[in-house]
Amino acid sequence: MKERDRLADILRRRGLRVTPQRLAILSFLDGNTDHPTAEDIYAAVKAQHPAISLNTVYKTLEAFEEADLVWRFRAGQKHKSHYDPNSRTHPHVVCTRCGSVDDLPDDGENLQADAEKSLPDGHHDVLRVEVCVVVGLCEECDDHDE
Amino acid sequence: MKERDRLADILRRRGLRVTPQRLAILSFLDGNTDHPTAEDIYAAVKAQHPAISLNTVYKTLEAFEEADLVWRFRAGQKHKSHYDPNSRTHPHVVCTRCGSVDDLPDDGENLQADAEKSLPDGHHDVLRVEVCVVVGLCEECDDHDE
DNA sequence: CCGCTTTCGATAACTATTATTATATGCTAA
DNA sequence: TTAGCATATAATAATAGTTATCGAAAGCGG
Repeated sequence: MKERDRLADILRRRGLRVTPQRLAILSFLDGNTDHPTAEDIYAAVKAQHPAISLNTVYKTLEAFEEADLVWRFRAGQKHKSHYDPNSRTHPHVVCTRCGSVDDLPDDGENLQADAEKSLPDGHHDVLRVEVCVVVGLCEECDDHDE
Repeated sequence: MKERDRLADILRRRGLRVTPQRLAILSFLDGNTDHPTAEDIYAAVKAQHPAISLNTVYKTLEAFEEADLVWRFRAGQKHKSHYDPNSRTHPHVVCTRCGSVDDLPDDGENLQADAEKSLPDGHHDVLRVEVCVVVGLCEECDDHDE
């Protein structure tokens, strides 16, 4: 029961209610480096919670994102969102054909210069290095803030 | 007629047929730094081609992307794709609320370290720097290649 | 345990994109 | 220049991923 308490604490500390569904989703994401999609998460959690709905997964991920428990990004497969529980800034490798997403180990300086060298085995032929700097709010959005 | 010929040449050089629709779309994209969506492009081109369909815009952009005339990325607004005719590797600033996309001038080394410093006026509060390295194919996709 | 609030799940709606197909048009070779 | 072929176009329908609605169920503070 210790693991459950640990996860429940994480939720509570972020002001989120503790429910079996949220625990299951958080448990699946915790330490996960596979960049799963909502569908992936749904499939995995369904094993323990056959009645869970995809909607709930989306709602939960939305809550997790707002609470900064996961990072959501859209650079990968088709138009699916990928969810990454690793909050450390780090680069991703995306296959331009299948959209698979992998982590790059490099997290420091000279990212672009190092990109080609640090590509994991099986990735090659860099077409382009796309760098997306994501900030909280642009000026316009900040103005409209309360 | 000179400008038209210039654009037509660009198309032909990439093995693309020259049509009024393609010329209009290319003309709109040429030198454009606004990262327009398919919808944006559709709206702009409709001025000269009221009969053009959104479908044609998508098909044309798909052809342009394959011919490497534009770069398509999905990191911005909701799940819309943005199209960028600038083929030079360069970073983008994305507002996490409205999804607006701006170019960062920096294109060299130390991108991540420089990101905060090089943020254009009106952007602030860096939540996270997301770096996406896009390669041609991962090993699996390359194996299935002919 | 009570009551208030939030979350859940079923269902439907929505948005961005892609597929289908008949017609129209660009392009090539005679 | 034109015939014929391949490709592009536009109308329409379909799809994928996600978000909205709402009644029922469950968490949480007292």
